[in-house]
Amino acid sequence: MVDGTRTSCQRCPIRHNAVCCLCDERELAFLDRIKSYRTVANGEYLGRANQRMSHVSTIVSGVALITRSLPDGRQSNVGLLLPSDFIGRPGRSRSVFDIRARSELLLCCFQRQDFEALLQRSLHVNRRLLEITMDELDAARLWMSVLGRKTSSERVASFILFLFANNARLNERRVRDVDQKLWIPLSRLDMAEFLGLTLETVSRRMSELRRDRLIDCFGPRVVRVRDYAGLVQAAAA
Amino acid sequence: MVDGTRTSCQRCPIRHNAVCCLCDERELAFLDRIKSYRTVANGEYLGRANQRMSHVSTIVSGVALITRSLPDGRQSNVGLLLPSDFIGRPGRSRSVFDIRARSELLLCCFQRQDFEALLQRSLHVNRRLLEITMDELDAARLWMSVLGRKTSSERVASFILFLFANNARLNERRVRDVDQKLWIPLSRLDMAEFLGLTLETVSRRMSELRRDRLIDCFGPRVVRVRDYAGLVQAAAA
DNA sequence: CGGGGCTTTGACACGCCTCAACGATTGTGG
DNA sequence: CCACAATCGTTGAGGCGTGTCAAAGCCCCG
Repeated sequence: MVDGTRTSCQRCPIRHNAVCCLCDERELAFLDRIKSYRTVANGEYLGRANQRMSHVSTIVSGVALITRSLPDGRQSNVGLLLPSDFIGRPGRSRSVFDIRARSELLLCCFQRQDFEALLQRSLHVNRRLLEITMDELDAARLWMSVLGRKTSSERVASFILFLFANNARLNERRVRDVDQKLWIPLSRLDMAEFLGLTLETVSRRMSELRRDRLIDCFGPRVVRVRDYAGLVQAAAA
Repeated sequence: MVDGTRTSCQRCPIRHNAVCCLCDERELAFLDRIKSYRTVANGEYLGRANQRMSHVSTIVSGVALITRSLPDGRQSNVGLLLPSDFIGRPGRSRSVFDIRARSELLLCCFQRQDFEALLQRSLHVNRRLLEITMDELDAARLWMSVLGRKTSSERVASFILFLFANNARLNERRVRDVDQKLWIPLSRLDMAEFLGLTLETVSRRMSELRRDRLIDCFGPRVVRVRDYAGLVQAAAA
């Protein structure tokens, strides 16, 4: 499970966004000592609701979903995890949700206890983790308003814009750099479970956005934003 | 705006749940010096989306809502703030959401800069704030699954159980202490905006829960959980 | 006694879900 | 290289749950 590859934190591709991004050289040296890499296959669970989690980790590459299932099997995706996102709860040994890889995944892991010890010593890690968590909280609440009040068309448009903004952030590009093709990392079913819809409705609304000339499609998982302002309008953003 | 009343932190009613709950005597003494109390009238905004917030605060008593409104006026409530809940974002001067008092409110306030300085010095405050934020994040994600996948009956039942659990926590009672009457701190419209429904649907589903003998009602804002297990079932929890 | 705000209830409409069939793509084995 | 199956996506027809609109009830307070 533990991958032999050891990249120095200095050369880490997510160094400037992750939980370690405020660290100085001494702290990075320490992280280098206690970290380990791990790869996870598409579809595998990184953790399950109420299950013990011995590690916390950061996604180096790949995509994962935070999901919840109701007793009768209905599912929803309540979070999308992309490179530089943090997984785990210092101070809690159990996760509240399932976490599932949606592509091959490379993780930078710490023993939970090591990481908790680090939190006691490093204000930099502390501050950054708080920042990350508050950003996630804001994002979750924004999404609550999408699920609570938007129509199916607006939800799908909002999701595309969400991916678009994230893509821009990860690639340090400006939001309005439109000509870029956008990889949708989820199937229609996963999108539906994120949007509180059925996969059929998601598909219909994607077709609609295409007919309305707001996006171009290159296969079901690649889109280009054709009319950014129009898409913002359609998302009721 | 600033209220003269000064209660010692030692005698504060929310001392054991709030952001200060891990503090030792020295830290409390410091908090005592930099805090101030403020009362807010029902209906007033404590902050608005994109507006500067000079203070962070903790609710001592009363109820507030975190809300978002779409450009066309649709509204949703994305968070319910009760005594001991924390308001504000150290590290960010602007709120993402509107925050609105839903009853007379008593707040324990700190200048944002004072509080940020405190975070640099006190691991206790740091740790507790992280804990609070992570709990809120889990709660928000749980609620996302309610909004994404539950029917109107299930949502209303879930909301009652949510109030019930919160009530138990604040009063340090066990969850199954059922005979207690429960004060619903929101109007039907506020509930609807929390549940992603219309006020009419909320009203219908409340009547339904009463007809099904899962709750007793004493006016529109007071209920008693009559069949806890049945309610859990009805909530698809 | 009357007015205003909130809640409840009813009738109807509409958006999304359900069920079903078809299409596109990819990988596999003959 | 093609036949075939498997998986995923698209499209269509019809039903159901929740929204919309309207009216009446309740309660507080003047």
